[in-house]
Amino acid sequence: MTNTLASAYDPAQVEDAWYAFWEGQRLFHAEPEPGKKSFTVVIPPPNITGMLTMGHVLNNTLQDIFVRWHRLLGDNALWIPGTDHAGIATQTVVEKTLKKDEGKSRHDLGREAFLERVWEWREKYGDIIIRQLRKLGVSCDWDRTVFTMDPELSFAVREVFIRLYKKGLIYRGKRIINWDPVAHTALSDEEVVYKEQQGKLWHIRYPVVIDGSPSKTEFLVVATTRPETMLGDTAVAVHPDDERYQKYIGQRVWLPLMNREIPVVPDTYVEWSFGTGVVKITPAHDPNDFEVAMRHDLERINVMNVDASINELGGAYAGLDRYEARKRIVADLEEQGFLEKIEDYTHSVGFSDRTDVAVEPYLSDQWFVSMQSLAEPALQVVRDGVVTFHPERWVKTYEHWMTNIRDWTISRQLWWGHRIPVFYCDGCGWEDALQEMPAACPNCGGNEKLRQDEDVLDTWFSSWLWPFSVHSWPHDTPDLRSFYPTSVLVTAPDIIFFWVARMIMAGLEFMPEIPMPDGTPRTEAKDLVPFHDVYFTSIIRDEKGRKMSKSLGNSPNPLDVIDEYGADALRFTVAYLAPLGQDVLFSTQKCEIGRNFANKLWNAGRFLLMNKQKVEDQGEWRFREGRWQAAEGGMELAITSSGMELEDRWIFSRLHTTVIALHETMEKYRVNDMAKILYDFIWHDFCDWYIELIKERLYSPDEKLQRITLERALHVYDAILHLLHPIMPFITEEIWHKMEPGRDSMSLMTQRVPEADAALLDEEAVSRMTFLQSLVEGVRTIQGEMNVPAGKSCDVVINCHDEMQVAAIRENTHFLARLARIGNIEAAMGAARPRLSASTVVFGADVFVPLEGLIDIDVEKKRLGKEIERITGLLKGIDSKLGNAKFVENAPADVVEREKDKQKSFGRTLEKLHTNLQSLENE
RNA sequence: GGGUUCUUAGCUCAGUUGGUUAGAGCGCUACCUUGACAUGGUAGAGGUCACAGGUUCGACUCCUGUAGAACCCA
Repeated sequence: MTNTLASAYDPAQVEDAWYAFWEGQRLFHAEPEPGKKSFTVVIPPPNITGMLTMGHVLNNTLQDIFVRWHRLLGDNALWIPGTDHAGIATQTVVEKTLKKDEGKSRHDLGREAFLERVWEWREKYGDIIIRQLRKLGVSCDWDRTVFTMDPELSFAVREVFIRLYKKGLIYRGKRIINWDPVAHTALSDEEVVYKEQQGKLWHIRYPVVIDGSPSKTEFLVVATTRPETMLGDTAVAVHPDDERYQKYIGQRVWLPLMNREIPVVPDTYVEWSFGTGVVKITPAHDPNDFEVAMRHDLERINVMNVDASINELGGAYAGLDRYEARKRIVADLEEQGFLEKIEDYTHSVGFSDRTDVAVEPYLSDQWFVSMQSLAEPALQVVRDGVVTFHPERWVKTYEHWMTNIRDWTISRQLWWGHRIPVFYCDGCGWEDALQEMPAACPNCGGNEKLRQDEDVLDTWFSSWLWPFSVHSWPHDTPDLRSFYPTSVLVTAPDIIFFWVARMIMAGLEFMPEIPMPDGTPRTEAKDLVPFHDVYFTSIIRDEKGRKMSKSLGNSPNPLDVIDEYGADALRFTVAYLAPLGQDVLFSTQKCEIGRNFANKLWNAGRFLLMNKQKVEDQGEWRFREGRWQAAEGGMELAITSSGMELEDRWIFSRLHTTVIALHETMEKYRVNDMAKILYDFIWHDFCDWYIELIKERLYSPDEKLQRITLERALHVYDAILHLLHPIMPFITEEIWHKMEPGRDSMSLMTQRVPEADAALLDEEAVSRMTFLQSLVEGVRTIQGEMNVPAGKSCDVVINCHDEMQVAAIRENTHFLARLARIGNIEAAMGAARPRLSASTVVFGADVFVPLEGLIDIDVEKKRLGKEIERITGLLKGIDSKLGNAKFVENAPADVVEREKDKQKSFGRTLEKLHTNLQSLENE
């Protein structure tokens, strides 16, 4: 049996199989386990219309890293997946399909039939993104997959509505809302995106009414970006302190085109420096004007239909689209002499996030949630640190929004979504919020004139309940008791208001009734909030720094990237590139970082495996469960600290330093640090140095030595696989299975991550190794600079600075020779410089490389000169620091001490460099 | 207009409470197919840490201002 790996790692051959293995074994599944620490995450539910984007890749890779890390720690790790019904987006998609395939509108089908179509669509396409996520390797508990419109979650939505309604926190009112004239629905403030637009500022003359008729000569001039709204003007306003217009306050002006008189009112809302200082007031079509109208008790005239065309109150313009009406109105004003001038004007206009049409401020009946009382405790828990934001700066944004909070418009004029559970009896005027339509009116007993509210709820009205609705709240279930609150929420900062803030409010409001796992009441804020940490992800941009968007076509399809580089490579690259809170400039090509790293890891494993195979082929020894076992049993070797070579002590020390650092980074959610620490340890310490260092022993004829050496190397490598598994689950699982037979039914993902062992930290070994590494690098540099041919080795003479150096060199000549192509090494205190040597100084030791015939004296002089210059510069800085009495007095003692040590050491180095240069010049 | 950030090597970025000889990856130059890996190895070049002040014994790090960029809110 030969157990070898291909010379290059091919993710395409293994990833899908491992995912099927994990899923088939239900390794992602978790149940409540009393007494065990649980680590829970709920997925930010992707839209059922969604396709996997780079944003999802980042978000879900991070969640998976956290979840897998905690699973390896032995926690009861649970990640709950699900999808969001996405009201407008889904309805729009299905309407378009209906139009295209059958030429019908939703109204042609009627509400019920249309909803059936949406459900059909969702059955067919709604899980695409859930399937795509699997390609990324995420370890969600798919048995628990939920959907915001599932019966239990819908029940929770209605329950919450009813409770808030009965509490008086939900109310209906006429307000200016953001109206989407294409989707025919209200939008929340958060669904409106503002864009800079090149527009015009039209200056329109409103004649002052003098003695009951419009003046031909005296006008108030208003400046507006939306002349068509003048049809609904019911006043003009000026600033009460604006002297220019004092005398007009209380008078009336004549509204052109509409032949109507309207008052001039004083209001501080008017900015006198802007435009003409006179503002037209259109209460039904502008939120600020609406406020002004409330203050002055003005009439509100709605001149638009739901599609933003002008209605019958718009006089001659009735039936025209808003932009057509604008053209006609401007032309008519011009013709009648009411247009004073037109200026170019850039301003920002709100667009619907869903349909991308300009939003129309529109007066209509909507349902609202009163936010003030919900917001206050939710602000407090963040201020108190019960919920911690990473990075912390988002707290400020959160505070700003929460302290200026406005009521939440929750009704949407759609069919797809949770229908508002308010019922009316048109017979007697009864109205109430209930789970279901009653059989008869509870008030008058009639059943003929009962009806349900036509509107549905904002999709976020289900999302804000997500952390507990996934566990069947309001039902008191073991899952809900155990898995609430979740540990960390990973999300994009742009939904901090939509979602994060509201989930915190919902947790505090609705969770106190659910007991703790042990049955005691849930009272403390930390048990009520939906999560303890919020990790705000970076935004993924393209290499030019632009946001990824469909219209720009600059968003790579993650599935293509996975095909080309492998999911592990993508995951590693994203983790490596994503510092907490900074945007990531991504391009597909950057996945080479992850791919190359995966290949490096693979080949290190390949090397160890080949050597293990060689030992096993030699005879009776078998490597099982991390040890060598003789075929007859009994004999085995074990790693012991005694008899460890320097490089073994060093790599174990480095390993445990790394383990400690990794635990720290994970506690602080510093994922890119985690990736970098692993990358450096694996590539540089383990591959570049350790593997090279042990080759000497592996190739020795001493079989026992081979086994001891391999056992240690395999031990470190095994630790590496565990530590890297959360970021690169596929390749680590693949290699882990290849490393030893008998693991067929086991999985790396359910093993334990190595514990940090401070006893293995070995400062002495590390400092010896550092010295020897510098020595090797110094010799290599000389060889490179002097163009020593690659196949040729050099002798080296080292004038050591102390006995430790002498010993370190003498005990390790074997690997020095190998790593730096050294022939003969002479190391002693006071060793003399051979003629025609190139030299360098390493930790106070002179390193001489005799290069008779090879040395270019000029090059070497220049090299030494440059080094002398560099050290002189450094020394000068230190001298002036230490010469400064204030520094010596004020700086901490250890800092001063360090500077003194450096002064000494640089001084010695400089002296040696000068001597060596001098000798060279005399030759 | 208000708020939050960013500006460190040619490019993309680390640099966590002020004290390191300021780092990495890619790219570049030279050499190397040596029995894990050319998706590799070895070495090298490349930075007045945007600019101007200030605080401090000491500033890439803290403060103020200037310039440029981004995002959020109005």
